Amino acid sequence: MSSEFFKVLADETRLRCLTLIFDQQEMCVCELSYALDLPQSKISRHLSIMKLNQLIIDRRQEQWVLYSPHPQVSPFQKEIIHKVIKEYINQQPFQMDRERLQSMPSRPTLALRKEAADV
Amino acid sequence: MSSEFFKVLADETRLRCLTLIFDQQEMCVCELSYALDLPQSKISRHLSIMKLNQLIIDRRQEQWVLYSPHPQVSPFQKEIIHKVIKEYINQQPFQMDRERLQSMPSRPTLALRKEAADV
DNA sequence: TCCGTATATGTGAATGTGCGCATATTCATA
DNA sequence: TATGAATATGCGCACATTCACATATACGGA
Repeated sequence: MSSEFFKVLADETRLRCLTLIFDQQEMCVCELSYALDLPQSKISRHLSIMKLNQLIIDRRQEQWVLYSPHPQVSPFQKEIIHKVIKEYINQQPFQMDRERLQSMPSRPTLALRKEAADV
Repeated sequence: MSSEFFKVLADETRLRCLTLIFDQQEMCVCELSYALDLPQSKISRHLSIMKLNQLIIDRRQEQWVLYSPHPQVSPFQKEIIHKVIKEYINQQPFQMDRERLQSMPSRPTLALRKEAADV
């Protein structure tokens, strides 16, 4: 049904996660939980919904599960999501999410990227 | 809250109404009810939600209430809505809605436009 | 003023959604 | 193989949403 996509966007927690994932390319659950300052189980459930709707994909690396934009998201959906990010990224609560993320000590995804680069 | 706009779009009946209203410029409730083949009370309630969220405005003319795009809808929202229409207008169920509308005998908005033109 | 058409809204039932909490699972490491 | 960190999920509750049906309201015309 044509409104399914908008149902996924119709939740603030999902919008905040989606914005960070598309902005940062890849995020693990604990980073999202830290950045949004919300319980892990809540983040995990919302990620699961976006994964079911094929907006994001996940991959496991060591003890983390990393979420990133789904490579086959439709052009229509991609355009909408990019518009959303452009519109919201400098507004609350999204700006605060990014600031908390910046201040997170030893971010797993950054460490993993460094590991990969060092090989 | 930033997800409110998408909550409004997260319903197929509202998407179908919105698409016709933005495509046709102005639609009365009975035309939408005819085009979507849905009960009048259902249409009326969904229009009320979109009116509350300032996506559309209404005006009464004789016994009809005419709905049209809200003139002050934000550029962000307008862009999203136009993308939606462009994406969905030739798909089901939107295409069928337009066909039923074309076949509706004595459409009130067309008669009212003709009246206005004849003055 | 009565009637028919168009529209809005009260109401209760059914369904859907989001949540916290506890627990299960997976992985790396000691 | 025991432990701890990261993640997913079962469960029950509270609340929101959608719907059909009935009824109220507004308007034009006889």
